[in-house]
Amino acid sequence: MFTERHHHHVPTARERVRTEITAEITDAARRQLAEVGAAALSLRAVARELGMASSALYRYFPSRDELLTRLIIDGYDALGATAETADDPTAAPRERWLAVCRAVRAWALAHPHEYALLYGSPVPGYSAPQDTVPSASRVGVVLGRVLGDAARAGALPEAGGGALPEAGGGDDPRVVTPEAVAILGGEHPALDDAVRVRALLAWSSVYGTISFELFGHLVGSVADGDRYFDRAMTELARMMGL
Amino acid sequence: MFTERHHHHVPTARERVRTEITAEITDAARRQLAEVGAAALSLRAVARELGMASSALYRYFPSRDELLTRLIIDGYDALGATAETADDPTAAPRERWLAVCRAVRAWALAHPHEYALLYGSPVPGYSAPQDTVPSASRVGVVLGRVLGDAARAGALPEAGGGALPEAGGGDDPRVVTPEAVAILGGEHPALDDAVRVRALLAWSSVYGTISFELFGHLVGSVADGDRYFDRAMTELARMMGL
DNA sequence: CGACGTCCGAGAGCGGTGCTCTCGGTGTGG
DNA sequence: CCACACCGAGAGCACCGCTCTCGGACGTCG
Repeated sequence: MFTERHHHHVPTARERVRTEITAEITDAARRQLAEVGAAALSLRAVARELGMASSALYRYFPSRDELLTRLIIDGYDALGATAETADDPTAAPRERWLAVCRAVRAWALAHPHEYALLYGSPVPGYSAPQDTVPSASRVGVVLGRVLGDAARAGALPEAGGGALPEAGGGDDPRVVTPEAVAILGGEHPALDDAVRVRALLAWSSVYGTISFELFGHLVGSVADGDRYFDRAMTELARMMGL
Repeated sequence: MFTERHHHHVPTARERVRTEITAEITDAARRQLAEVGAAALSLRAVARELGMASSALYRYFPSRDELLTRLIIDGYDALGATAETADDPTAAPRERWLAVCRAVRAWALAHPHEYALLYGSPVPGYSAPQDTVPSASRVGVVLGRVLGDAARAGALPEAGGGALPEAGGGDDPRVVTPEAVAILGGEHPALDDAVRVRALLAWSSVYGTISFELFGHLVGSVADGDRYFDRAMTELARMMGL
């Protein structure tokens, strides 16, 4: 490709204008994404808005899916950043939990199309490349840290209250992979597989609640979205023992 | 439109072949939906498969969105029917809960593209018409009935265990609309607003768990999808007091 | 029976899309 | 200073949803 004679070199004028134009493209694409949604995001329309030929865009993004991938990663990072800044590690567990949940929902309501791009149905032939994983896991990490800190502090009582018999058999191997264990805060005596399953379930519940609201699946069932969300997340925290 | 001289009249040969061709179109569309997904569902490809001109399809469906609406309603009905047949009202609450959850997930795994069409990001300019609501609410009704029966039988202890202070103020108006109350089984002394919020939250959690799995958001975090789902739904039932 | 009206399929066509290729100009590094 | 890499523009391909028109087939009614 290009010669990289030292570990990092001063960007030439060519490279500078290239990254600049790339940023303009992603900005225009993000604007159009916010307006018409991901499915209707047209590469030609982006080119029109920028006043260049559609074929010129392919010098910067080899395909429309690559441009979408860029937007996806940026979206994950934006959402993850808001979740991280919303978490005050010195607050009480339930307040931390509620604050992060509210922040995630607020971001989703402010960027509905981006949220749909991140968490809605995957686009037809498109499969998320591996480099989206770090950005995608950020908000899950935040929620996992909140629950993990609470568990280490003695909250989140053991799950096996009812001593429910495992239906599939006697053995009880772990279902949470070691990678996820590392992401969720590593090993700790107070963190067993059941607690981690509960953390995954909690994140799934938050995601389900926000998506239900955003995708219109409880339009006739809930009067006040804000208050319902607070009530539901409080109830979820209470049920988890937070 | 057509003369309806009596309450229902014998279908003419024209009408018979029309409904027949309509069924062939929806069948072919469903096949293509299962193969390539909703976003890539091409009206022209459906016409090709049926050996007719693409313009002829517009005699039966005025637009692609109308065809999608037909598929959406059919999908909701299919999923709702499996959920209803999976519920055995004589079984124990937790078994009923688990059976319905497993049935919903099994249908979703068997028809991923249809599930994505129902519960994924809404298509760009498309807004679900009102006549999808009855079919769409069927599975929620089933889950609501399971929880409602349990509550009426004395399970689902009152939510206010911690006597958590309402952050927004003293008053506590209902957030669940009367329509949803009617759908979820009507009024009952054991069913207050908190229980109904919990039912909505439960359905959201089930949806979130299935969607997370189906949309690939926990590919690296869960080893065995079946066992994780059972564990998570059991944990959810236990947390709800089921 | 025949005429009429209604329905329906086919074809052409419009504007849109993603994507490819080629060509000519321009800036940059050797 | 020159060659080479880069880049923008245009034409073009195949596909898409959708519209219009036309001709044929059907059924109904005079």
